[in-house]
Amino acid sequence: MEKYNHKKIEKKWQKRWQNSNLFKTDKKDNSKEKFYLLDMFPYPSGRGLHMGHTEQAAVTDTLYRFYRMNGKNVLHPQGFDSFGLPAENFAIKTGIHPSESTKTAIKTFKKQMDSLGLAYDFTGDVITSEPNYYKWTQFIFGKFFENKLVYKKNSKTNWCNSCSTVIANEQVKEGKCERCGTEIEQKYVPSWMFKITDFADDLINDLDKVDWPESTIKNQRNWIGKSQGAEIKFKVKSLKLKVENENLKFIKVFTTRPDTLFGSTFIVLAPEHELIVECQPQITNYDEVKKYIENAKKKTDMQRVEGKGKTGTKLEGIFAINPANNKEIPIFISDYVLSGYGSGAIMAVPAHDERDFEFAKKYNLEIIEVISGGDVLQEAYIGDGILINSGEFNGLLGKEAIKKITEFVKGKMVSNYRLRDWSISRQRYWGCPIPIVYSPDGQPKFVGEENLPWLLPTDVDFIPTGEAPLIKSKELKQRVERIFGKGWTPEADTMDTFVDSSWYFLRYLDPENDQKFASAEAIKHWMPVDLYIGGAEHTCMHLLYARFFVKAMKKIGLIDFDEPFIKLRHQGIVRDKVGKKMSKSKGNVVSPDEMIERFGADATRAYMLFVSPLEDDIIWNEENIIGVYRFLEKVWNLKSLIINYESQITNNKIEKLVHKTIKKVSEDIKELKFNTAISALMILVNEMEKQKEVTVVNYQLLITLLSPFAPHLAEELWAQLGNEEFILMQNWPKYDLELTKDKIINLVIQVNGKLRDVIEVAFDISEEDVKKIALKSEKIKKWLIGKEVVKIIFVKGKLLNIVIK
RNA sequence: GCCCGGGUGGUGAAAUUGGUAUACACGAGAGACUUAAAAUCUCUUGGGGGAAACUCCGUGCGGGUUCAAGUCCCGCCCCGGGCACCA
Repeated sequence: MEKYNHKKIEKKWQKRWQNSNLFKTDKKDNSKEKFYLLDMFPYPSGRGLHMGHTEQAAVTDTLYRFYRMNGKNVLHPQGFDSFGLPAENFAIKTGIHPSESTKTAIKTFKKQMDSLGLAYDFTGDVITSEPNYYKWTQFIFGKFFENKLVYKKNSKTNWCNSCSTVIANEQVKEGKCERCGTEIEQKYVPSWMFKITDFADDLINDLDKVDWPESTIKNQRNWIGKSQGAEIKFKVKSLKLKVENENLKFIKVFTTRPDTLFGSTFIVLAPEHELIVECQPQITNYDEVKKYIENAKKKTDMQRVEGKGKTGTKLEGIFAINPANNKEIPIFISDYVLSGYGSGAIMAVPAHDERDFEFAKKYNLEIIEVISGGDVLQEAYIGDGILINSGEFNGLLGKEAIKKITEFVKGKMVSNYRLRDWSISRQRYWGCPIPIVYSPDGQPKFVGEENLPWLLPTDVDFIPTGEAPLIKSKELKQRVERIFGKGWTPEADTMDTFVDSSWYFLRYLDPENDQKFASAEAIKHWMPVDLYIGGAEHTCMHLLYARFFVKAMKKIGLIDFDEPFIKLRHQGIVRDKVGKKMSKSKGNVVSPDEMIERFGADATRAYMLFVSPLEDDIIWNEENIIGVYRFLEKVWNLKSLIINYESQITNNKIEKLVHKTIKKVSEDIKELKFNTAISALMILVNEMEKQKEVTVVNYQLLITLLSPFAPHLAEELWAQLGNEEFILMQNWPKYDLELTKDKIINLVIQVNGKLRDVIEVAFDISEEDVKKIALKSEKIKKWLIGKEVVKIIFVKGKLLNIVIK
């Protein structure tokens, strides 16, 4: 018999599948139930497909085949998230234009995906850097612009010196650039902002509607960071003009603890607070204050936090009035108060806030205990408790105190969020051009749908200078003047690539439509995504942004649903055998190509699914893939054991096991428990081998069950049995429930909860009968000598537990 | 510091959700085939005691609930991830 040779069969079936257009979905077929199965699409890196892609693909491909065989109309598209920095950096190094290197990389990716036998539908080529795609990114931007969901702001932004561009808050990890690890600086750069904060509440509340991993939901909630509290106004007075009713201003503060208001002994403003400039004439030490502000501006956020202890400067000449007790309290500025959160000002309560306590200790400020608890002269007491030193409110507790004091000082209950608006301007070349032009007097205007796609110019040098490369494009400049008139200028920034990936799942539904980003019918039929598979590293970025896009698009009437991804699961990370992340610099990268060459696509895919549960990391240990390869080999070799007559032994034992396996594999795939599904198949194969014979029917059932995991091998064996249709077009096997139940079972006999005997009995044996057998058993009897039986617990079909004293 | 996960053989991991702990696989050891090796096949493989039958211990640690705990409750320890001066 011929040996299992993956090289021979895999190429052959890949070609046949391609030639018959097997993986193309008829999106208009309403006769079957739809299933939208989505992969997070890849960035087509020049290095080609890595193991992470391979694992994700193995997961969705298995599911695609399973659901299709189960009669669903499965949409399983794939595209490329092809704008981005690596291609541009590569261009700077080599002179090869990003559009060229991107095209080459996409070709490589597709070839590698084919060599894994992946059933992707590439219809319409959804490639974000192609004008027929980014035209619609710009269209949506235009709609957002018209509906005031995007605005331009000159504010402090996160600047990465190495990437020479602004990046969004979500793209800063521990004060460093998420992409290159460079420390982020604060820089004032005019930037287009998406109003994601308008949707903060919906982004939190609608998390109740999705079936996502708990940690991902928690991360999103945490990122949005909603906190409820009160906004309270403090009057500001000047020492020079210390006369009645001579209020300079108000300071608004946000606090989650208005119940501690009587303990507020000073006010702290962020260095950027507007009051400082407004009260300049009244502030007597303005020079000193100015120095502090300038110093603070120079620090990065990291440095502000890391710096030893808190710093600050008192604003001499002015003071605030605590509205609870009308006490005059000093005003400080300090960079421990953030300008971007709340109103950029706090009421400091040193007795009950660690930061305020530290500040008060350093500057010798009054500490008044207003919640009874710890020793507030030693450290701040943070918890809830009974109010003291709070006038008529003494004795109140928690919520009631919060409510009453807020009412008393005419405060307002408000919510604040950690989430900031999404800055999307990038001072780089290889991104979607922002479709905005400026009038001669500097007013921004959307270029208009008739001018889309607003093409990315090609006459540009990419060397980063900190200035957007598009500024240097003559073509763009001329284009703008030609269309809009003399003196009009283009926007030179491009968009964050996360914008491109915030709506691609809609384009897949109708990728060849040149009238709309997708037809209303297609969206209605296919959305939302039934199952989304991708890495957990996107919990605060891509997923948040895509959800925002859907909510914003719904608000302006472009679509009519509010959550894009109903069910989401993450695959783990593929690590090397000592558990390190694979990376080029560590030199521990394993290439899928090499694995396909050595073990085949089937073994590579099945191994990734077998070796650990979906969401756990994969330790890539080559010693282990052998086991899966041997298993596939065994399935191949079983051919020689096929018999054409009815065999009593085989029927009884194997048939029952086959039906049990159908049940187990079907249920496990649905629950994404691929590792145990494959082990169930291994058990079946081991048993068939042991019996030394297998009927054609059972063998066919085995390879059908195997086909989602090892499609090439299954297809080859299926054809060798004389079948003409692809195995993918077969119905998924059904099991006979009766056959999955054992008539004879092993029943456990325990004494005081310890296993003492196992008896073979009918599955439905009565308690009385079990007791009789158990009490006769020598193994049991010896434990009962001289003991009193207190009670007997019987669990039908499982065990009998005799409790003795 | 706060919020999530997670600690089970030499290794990757199972365990019907409270009911036989370690399925499946790798590795290791022994044997068979072979002139030999590779491949393949068979057996053994949590620890201790015992010729054996058998028995005691065992799911990070310490308590608890229960006839019964890897699984539930309380208190710790360690590892991974996210957030972090957010008032």
